[in-house]
Amino acid sequence: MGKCEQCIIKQFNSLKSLTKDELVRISNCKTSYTIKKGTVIFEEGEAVNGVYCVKDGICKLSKLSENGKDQIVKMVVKGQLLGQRSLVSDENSNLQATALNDMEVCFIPKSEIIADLQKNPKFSYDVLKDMAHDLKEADDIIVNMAQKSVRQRLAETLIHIHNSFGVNPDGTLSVLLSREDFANIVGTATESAIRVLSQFKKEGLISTIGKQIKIENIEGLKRIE
Amino acid sequence: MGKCEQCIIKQFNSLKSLTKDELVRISNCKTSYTIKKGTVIFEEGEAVNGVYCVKDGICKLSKLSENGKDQIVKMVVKGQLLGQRSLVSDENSNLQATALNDMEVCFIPKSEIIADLQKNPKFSYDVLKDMAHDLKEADDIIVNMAQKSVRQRLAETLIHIHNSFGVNPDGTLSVLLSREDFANIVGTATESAIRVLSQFKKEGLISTIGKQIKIENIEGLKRIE
DNA sequence: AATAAAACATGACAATTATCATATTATAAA
DNA sequence: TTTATAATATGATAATTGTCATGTTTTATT
Repeated sequence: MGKCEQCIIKQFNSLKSLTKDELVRISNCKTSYTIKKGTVIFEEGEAVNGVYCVKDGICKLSKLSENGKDQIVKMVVKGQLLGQRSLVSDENSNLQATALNDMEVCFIPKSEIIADLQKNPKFSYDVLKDMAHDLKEADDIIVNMAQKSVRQRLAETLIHIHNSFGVNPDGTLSVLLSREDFANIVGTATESAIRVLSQFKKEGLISTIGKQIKIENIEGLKRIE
Repeated sequence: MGKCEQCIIKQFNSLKSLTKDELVRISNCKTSYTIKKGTVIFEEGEAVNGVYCVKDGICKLSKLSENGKDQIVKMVVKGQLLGQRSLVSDENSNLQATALNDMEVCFIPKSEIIADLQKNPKFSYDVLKDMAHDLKEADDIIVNMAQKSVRQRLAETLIHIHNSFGVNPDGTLSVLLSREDFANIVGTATESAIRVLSQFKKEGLISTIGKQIKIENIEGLKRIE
């Protein structure tokens, strides 16, 4: 099994602020494993007793609303930490995490890392900054949800996925989502999401290869209102 | 001017985790003042060079969307800290803060408190917990915005204000908001908010005395779908 | 008290979005 | 490969919400 001290993934998240000694200790108690696409990593209301360092793959964080729909609140990709919030507050998770493709993760038990959070100010300051960033993003999403049309939200979602998670060699979005997933990010009915994507296609803003989506005119998408 | 060490307000926020010495130092550089209702405390995009400890009153945190509407993202009341997020990240504020009634605040310069954040792990852990809580709340708001009707959101807003900020002796909500403010919390047109409030009144769920609102049937409001 | 300016209220209509029905594909399983 | 199942697609229609117009009430100002 790999060692945290030598793992390059940690450069991308708060773990980089841990000392060599702390990393060695964490490395000894971590469990490294693979998560199959579609697997629920933790459920809403469940106690998450540690953090996952995502070495590869991507997952969605969602919350079930009363009408039975799953609202996707955030996506966590390679390099990021999953379960940070539950680490800090002693509460159970308010979100469900589900793998969107096959993932490789390292699980670090809460007990090991909580001490570092309380002793290593550089580490906790780093986690704090991360959380502040998440909070800012959440504010932006609230405003988008409240004030923008489904068409605008879907266009922005496509741009966000394009810019943040990248594209395959053929130009299609590297994160493969179902139409239902898109609907659950945007907060609309699946049919509505499908309809809007069809419109985008007709307008030449995107093209599709099966369920793969390729952005053809990003400026056009940005101009939607 | 009062001293932080003796101020009871700090019991309600992260400042309680500072040591006596730290509090004395902060007390010496804080400025205590009154903010008139309607005053913009800081604007979107502005650098907030400190935190405000709210001794009395209430303010709204909002963000202007492209269509010209102000989306209220959070309310900060007596006892809470305002500007926490900007304290942590070095970025400018993504939100505007506006006093909803006359406020009494203490302003603590960023330079004084940032050192404590990096040296006093108990304090930074406390701020971290606070931020984690805000993040959880933001997630809930996202889901509500995305999945619930204006009617439901407005009912929940009334209940939230009732439960979190309390009522006057006559039973009316202690936080007095304009219909426009309600619309900006719920994320709808002012006319729609007014219309729904009128419906609630007709249905006997609320009553109004001028612009004051009194919840008459909280269970009924909860049952709305 | 008179006047002006907000804020509140409601109707009429348009635009957006959800829901239901029903095809048509893809994808997985036998 | 065939069959079953899930995902995608689209039409028709209903429900929700936004916009504009206009009137009333409240609040502030002279």
